[in-house]
Amino acid sequence: MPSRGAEDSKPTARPTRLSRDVILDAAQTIGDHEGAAAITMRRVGAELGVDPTAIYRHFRSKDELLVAMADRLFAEVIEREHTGTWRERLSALLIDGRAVYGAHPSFVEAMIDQPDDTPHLQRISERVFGALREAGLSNEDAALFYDVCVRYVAGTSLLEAIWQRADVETSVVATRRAYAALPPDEFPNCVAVAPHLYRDSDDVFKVGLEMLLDAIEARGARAAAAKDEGTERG
Amino acid sequence: MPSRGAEDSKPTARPTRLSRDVILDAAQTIGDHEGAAAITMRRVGAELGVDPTAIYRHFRSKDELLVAMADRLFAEVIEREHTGTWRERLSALLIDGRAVYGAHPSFVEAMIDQPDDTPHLQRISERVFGALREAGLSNEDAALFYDVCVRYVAGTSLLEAIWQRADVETSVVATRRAYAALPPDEFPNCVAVAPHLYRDSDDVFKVGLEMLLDAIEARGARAAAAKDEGTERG
DNA sequence: ACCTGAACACCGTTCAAGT
DNA sequence: ACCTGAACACCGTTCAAGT
Repeated sequence: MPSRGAEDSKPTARPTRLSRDVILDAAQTIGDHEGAAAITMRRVGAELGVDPTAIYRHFRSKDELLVAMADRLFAEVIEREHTGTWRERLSALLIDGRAVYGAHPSFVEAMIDQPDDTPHLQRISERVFGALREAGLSNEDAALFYDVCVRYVAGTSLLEAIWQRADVETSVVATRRAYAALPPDEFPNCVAVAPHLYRDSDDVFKVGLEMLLDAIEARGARAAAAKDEGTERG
Repeated sequence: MPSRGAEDSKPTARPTRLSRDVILDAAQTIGDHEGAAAITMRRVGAELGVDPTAIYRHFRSKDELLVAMADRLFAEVIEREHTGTWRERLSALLIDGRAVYGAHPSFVEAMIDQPDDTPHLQRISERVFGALREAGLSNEDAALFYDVCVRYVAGTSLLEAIWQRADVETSVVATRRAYAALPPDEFPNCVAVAPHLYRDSDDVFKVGLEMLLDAIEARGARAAAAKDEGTERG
């Protein structure tokens, strides 16, 4: 049944005219619903009722398509307001960053492959740098801790995206059980800790996040103290 | 020229008899020399002078092959001695872990896909748990901070493996320049911080590592203090 | 017992040809 | 100007057949 009736009422009506945005929409629905592996040029073409190779008229390659996808997703972080103290703002930015990665795990790798100079990432970076400098960090330290923040959020998200591909639920239980069943003379620590393993991902993320924020706060306080001392002496 | 002379002296002499280890050796050389994308069943077969499908006699799938590869690489961490205070041991374990990931970036993803109950990973975990408990953490906290450590090392390594695929050198310089060239009224913080961006990866890793170790030490000290207080009261 | 070879159902991408 | 269709050079994997 090649005809779908009502939708074909106008003669030779294309369902949608092809464009970068239309293609990105299609790729996003496929990725979010069927996972990263399902995003193929052929599948995107099928989704749009179009020959797969027609996409090459709008994107030079699949890679370019994914890069464009990634930047579009970063826009979601920018849209949120980030107000309050530097610590509140930075915390919210990192949590929101992880949330965007987490909401679109199929595209995490593409987002990380991104060079950092894409438009929306620049605006995110600007806010992060602002918070770090307000915390009292020197420009050099701000750059350093920016790197630490990026690694923390992106690294965690990448891991979680990969783990999500495997069925986490069953493997967590299995591992916990396996560790509990190890020979206690050779693996005393594994046996002791086994029942507490693999708590909720959000909890673990927040522990690491607070650790990071504390370290930044301490570094800022130290810098302020050093400056005071310098002033007193001078 | 299909004959290679001396090596073919015996009639119908196979270069090597196929086995799991021989196949893993081949996969490792290919991965380490030509990158993750080069590891295909066809390429591994060619490396061994064998039909690609012969590998399926020893591994059920490519995935099973990669999982076996990963466990073999984790053995490298176990082989190193880890002595000294808990802090020295934990630090060395995490640094060595990152080093193994870093030495074989083609297999990082396979290593992370691993369930944690593979033989060599269990022995690594045992050592990590031991250090954390010696630091004074409760079993519950030991499990929590074990998770944080895993995320930090694995996440960082995964990121670095991906970044390595792109040519880092040029993109770092490009990004630094791009940030410096942004309109200063809209991106004051980016412009200020630009020259300090993207310092050496090892430095950033160590800053995060010390942060993590400090947090564990503080948590251990707090737990000890709480226990003392309890003893005094009781 | 172990390996081969043809085959299947996929990929990304190119390019001449259609409308 | 934009899309199609055939084609190319790849994948992982299966299975009957060879030795």
